[in-house]
Amino acid sequence: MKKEKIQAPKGVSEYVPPASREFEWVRDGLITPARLAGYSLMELPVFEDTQLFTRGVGESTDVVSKEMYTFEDRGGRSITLRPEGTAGVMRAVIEHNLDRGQLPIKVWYSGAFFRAERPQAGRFRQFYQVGIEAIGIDDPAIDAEVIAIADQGFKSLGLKRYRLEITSLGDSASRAAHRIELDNFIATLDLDEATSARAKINPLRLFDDKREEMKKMMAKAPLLMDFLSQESRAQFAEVQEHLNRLGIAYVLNPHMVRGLDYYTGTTFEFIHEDLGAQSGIGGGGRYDGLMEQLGGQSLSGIGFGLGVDRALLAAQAEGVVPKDSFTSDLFVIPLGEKAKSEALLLAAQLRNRGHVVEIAFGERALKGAMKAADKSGSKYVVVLGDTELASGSVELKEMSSGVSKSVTISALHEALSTH
RNA sequence: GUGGACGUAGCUCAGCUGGUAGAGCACCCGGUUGUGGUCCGGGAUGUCGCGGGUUCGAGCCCCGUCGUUCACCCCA
Repeated sequence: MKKEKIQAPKGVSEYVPPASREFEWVRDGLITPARLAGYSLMELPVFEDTQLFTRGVGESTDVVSKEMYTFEDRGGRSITLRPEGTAGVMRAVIEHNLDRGQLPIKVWYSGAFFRAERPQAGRFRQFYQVGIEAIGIDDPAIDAEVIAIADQGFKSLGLKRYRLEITSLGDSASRAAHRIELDNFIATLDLDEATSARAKINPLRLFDDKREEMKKMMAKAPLLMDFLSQESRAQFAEVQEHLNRLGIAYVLNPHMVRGLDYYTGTTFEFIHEDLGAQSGIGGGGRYDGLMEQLGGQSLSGIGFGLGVDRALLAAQAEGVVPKDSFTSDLFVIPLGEKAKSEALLLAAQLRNRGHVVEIAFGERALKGAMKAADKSGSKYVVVLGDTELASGSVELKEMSSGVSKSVTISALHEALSTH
């Protein structure tokens, strides 16, 4: 009887060779700018106490109300697979008392996140993000740096067809004043049931409606931008000045709506043009009350999350993914058991000196092994047979030209290095 | 969660108005003794996503299910 094939759960993104090289390239490229800016790794659990997200992200958000993977563990605790990264970082900062040390706390993370959504292109139930958080200093210059780091991540991949949108959500007083006006305005509109339900949860959502008639209706709605306090306004202006100076292109989007409740002040999104409906490749912003909300000190923070899966799709759409990003330096083909043992030793020695060395395993014919060497992208091949073992010198074959020359085994390292 | 489309060898796909499956690429072997990328010859592979139904007979029709995909909601 044939066993049923077990499949991956619905909607997960997974990467296997050779395509996984592309994923690796994107993920590393996105996070490198943060490391260059002195951010340190924070490796956190993928599951947390459910309350962390209900309290931190906000119960009214879609993410919390209908997209969380929540279950009970054996001890009866309510556990949730993390739907985003910031709340977990806050929890860890508080738990490890990092907020009592040097500020700002600057950390980066990379890993899997989970949302129980209906999957589609660019949207998965398990997906990958890299992100950073800068906590404890409220300075427009940090806002600009955080945005610049994200932008640099995308730029380093060679992406061009994306735009950065920014806005300011102001302080809580600004938002409260605006909310009253906006609610009043919305009350004058004739909305269908679903839409007015959305408006009750978060009236800002209506700004994001894709229907033309809604856009028309909302055109005259009061903008949060116009309700910003003097201070918020000044800070946001400063952020923009910094971005201008850095030569980072952006567009102001006073209609921007983010899905997480904790954002305040400077808020931004990166949108790619070739991705269809799921066009956001990254986003973030300032979150002034979050830390306190989670039981920590009253420290402000700012951060971003970048979608690795989507950035990869964007890179593929733009055709900027490098080919053959991985090649070996040397492919050793042993002939016979004695040679195999010798090949293991030789490979180990060369690897110790930093060379990427592969070995042909199994009992395939030399011809087959050569084919394998060819496909590995190895620059050189060495055949290790009785002749070589006896003489102590090998034929070092350059694959691109087909030319080979004789070198002693001990001189292999040097020969590889000089090429 | 709502609506539409799709699901055939590892990959990309073909399969006429229903008569029990094919191509290209990839893969494996060989083209004389230990040398790849080209060329030539040969070869394996699918219970046509899964389950049920209609039919003398289904990859082609119907239903369900799983998965994928596109849009909505929302978001990375």
